[in-house]
Amino acid sequence: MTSGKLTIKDIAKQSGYSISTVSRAINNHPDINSQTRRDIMELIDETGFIPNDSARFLKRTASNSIAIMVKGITNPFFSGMIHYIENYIQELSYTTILRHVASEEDEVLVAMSLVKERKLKGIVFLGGAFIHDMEQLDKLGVPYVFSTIGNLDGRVESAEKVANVAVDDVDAAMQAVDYLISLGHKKIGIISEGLQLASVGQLRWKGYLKSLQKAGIAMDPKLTYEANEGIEHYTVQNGYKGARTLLDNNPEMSALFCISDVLAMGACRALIDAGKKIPEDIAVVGFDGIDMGDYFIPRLTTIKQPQEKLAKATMSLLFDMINKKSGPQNLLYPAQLIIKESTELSKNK
Amino acid sequence: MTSGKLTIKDIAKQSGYSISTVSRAINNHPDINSQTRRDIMELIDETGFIPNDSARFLKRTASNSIAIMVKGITNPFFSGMIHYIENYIQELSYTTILRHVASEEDEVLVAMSLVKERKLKGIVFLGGAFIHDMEQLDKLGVPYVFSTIGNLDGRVESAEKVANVAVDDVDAAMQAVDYLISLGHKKIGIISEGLQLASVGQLRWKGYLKSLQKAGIAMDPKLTYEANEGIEHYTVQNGYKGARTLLDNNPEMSALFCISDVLAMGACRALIDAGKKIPEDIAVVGFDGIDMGDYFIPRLTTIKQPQEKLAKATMSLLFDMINKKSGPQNLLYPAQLIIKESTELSKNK
DNA sequence: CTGAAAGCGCTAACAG
DNA sequence: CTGTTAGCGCTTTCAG
Repeated sequence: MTSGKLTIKDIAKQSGYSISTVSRAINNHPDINSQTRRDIMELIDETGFIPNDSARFLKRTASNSIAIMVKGITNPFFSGMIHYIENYIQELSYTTILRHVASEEDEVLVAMSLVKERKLKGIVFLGGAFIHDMEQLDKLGVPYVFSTIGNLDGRVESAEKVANVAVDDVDAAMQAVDYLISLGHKKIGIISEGLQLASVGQLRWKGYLKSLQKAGIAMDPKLTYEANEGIEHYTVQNGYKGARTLLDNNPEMSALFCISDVLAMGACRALIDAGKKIPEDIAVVGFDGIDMGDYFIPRLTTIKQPQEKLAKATMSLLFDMINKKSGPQNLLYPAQLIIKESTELSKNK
Repeated sequence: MTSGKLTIKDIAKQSGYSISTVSRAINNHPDINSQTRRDIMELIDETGFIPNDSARFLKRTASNSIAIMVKGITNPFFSGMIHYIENYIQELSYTTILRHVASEEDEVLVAMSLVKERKLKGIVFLGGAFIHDMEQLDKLGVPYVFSTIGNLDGRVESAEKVANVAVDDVDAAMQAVDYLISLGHKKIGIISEGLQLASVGQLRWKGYLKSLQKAGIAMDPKLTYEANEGIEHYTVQNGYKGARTLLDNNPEMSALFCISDVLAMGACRALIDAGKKIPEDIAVVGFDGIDMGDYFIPRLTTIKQPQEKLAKATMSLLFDMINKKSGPQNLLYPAQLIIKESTELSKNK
């Protein structure tokens, strides 16, 4: 009934026990009389006392916490990943700390702070920068895994030193474009992002290129749209703008590969607005395999990332590193082409 | 270059200054020689020292932090709200703490813990339970505002004691259904959630009822679908299932009101799959006015919640309460019907 | 099984 | 402008 200024001292005084006994009760310590514990817990419930976490963590030397650092919590693809990752953390009776990293924050710095403050056991990075300062990373002091932010090769001085789990983006994009080519398309546009920097966008664009080359189709720069504005590239708005621009510059474009499903949905809207029929006039392929894509009209053909497998691999690797059973590894998984209505009329109607 | 175990003491020792001077440098205190500060900061940069937040917050007696407690971070409607709210917090040079509340957590308890730990100035609750224990709430000890989780009337013992900002859900739903009726519809289905508990679902369902009554249309229980499974009610999956069920039980249904845009999208997919044309065979109205709705095919007619206005009102009220310029208030804003393709063929094509 | 006492790392008076 | 000192609220030895 008293207000929120209670400390463990007050509970000690009111209960007649010492501070340490109260602490034992709170923390479920074994060496305490069960009646004593019950009495104390009852008083705590009555008074509404809540221990101050700052004090607890300041004193503690270790915890069982894993932090998930998410940059771009809006991205529906991450929602799924978080869900699976949280499950695995819980299964191993660790605690999850989900930390949303604002776009202007540096996820590694935030992680460092959390390591100190919460005595983390490990870290998962979801989204965020593709290139990191190895020196910075070394300072983290606990195992960490980059998850689903692309292959590390060529974007880290020593990829084998950094743990990474992702889909093989180049290969996955190739699958998508190979498929479009197999349907007879030659004028294939792409909506990507940040090509000038190392990013999944760049990797998927590389796949697009390789696929064209393999088929002997010359790459036409006019068929590439790069979403650059704003920090949130993966928006329907950008997809819309991209498709409209590509269409304006390439009236003969017959297929479009978007590096995310959200972009693809925006793109579809633009194509329809321009009077095009999907897939008769233009075929569209997305990337990620988010739930919404399968409810979109038309249902989206996409490259599905195996979320559950990726989440599981991320956590196994992290826990192996925590338990010194493994060093950092760069694990790549295949993605799967899912053919739906946005590329073939007959499919799934 | 040293690992992450540095404390302020190490920096003091290495720099030759005392702990308090280092603290002054870190915290941008005015009474410190600027050269001293520069020297210390340089050393801090070099060594990669990061102060332990637990210790800082433990010691501090106040902060300028506002916490946003979000239950259901997946909900795209909240993303927008968070964005606006963060802006206002920053404008007033307060700090935002965005806390994701897991579905099994109690947001008020989490908030209490945060109040103690971070010495919060105020709290915004986004999503989460519709009914709260007043005693619990009283213990928070700092001003708080419930935002966009519905009108408080009848679901709190004393609504005038609790700060609340929302759209007038009953009225808003009436607008939607009035409009459908004005189009000539009589068999109007509704996809809602949690009717048995106080919730926005219940409020919007009430609006649906009132609108039918006003028009002299008898309510048919078969036309109500209640999404209950799972904790996340606002999913495309639930929308799909709802529409399919309603359609099976009401072949003559000609309009459908969904209490969120996400539900509406799922519903549209089910209707199309059942061979229906939107809006020719069935008109669909959503609720919220999220970005995606305007990119959906067909563009969604919806009840748009004025996010920016709601966010601004939430923050003004909170800051007024913090500055003792106001007591808690229950503020309701009107929502706006936006007519698009999912109800009228000619609109916005 | 319980209590006393020593800090965790930092900030904030209080002196100089 | 700088250093000394006293805790913030809690956990955890170490005794009893």
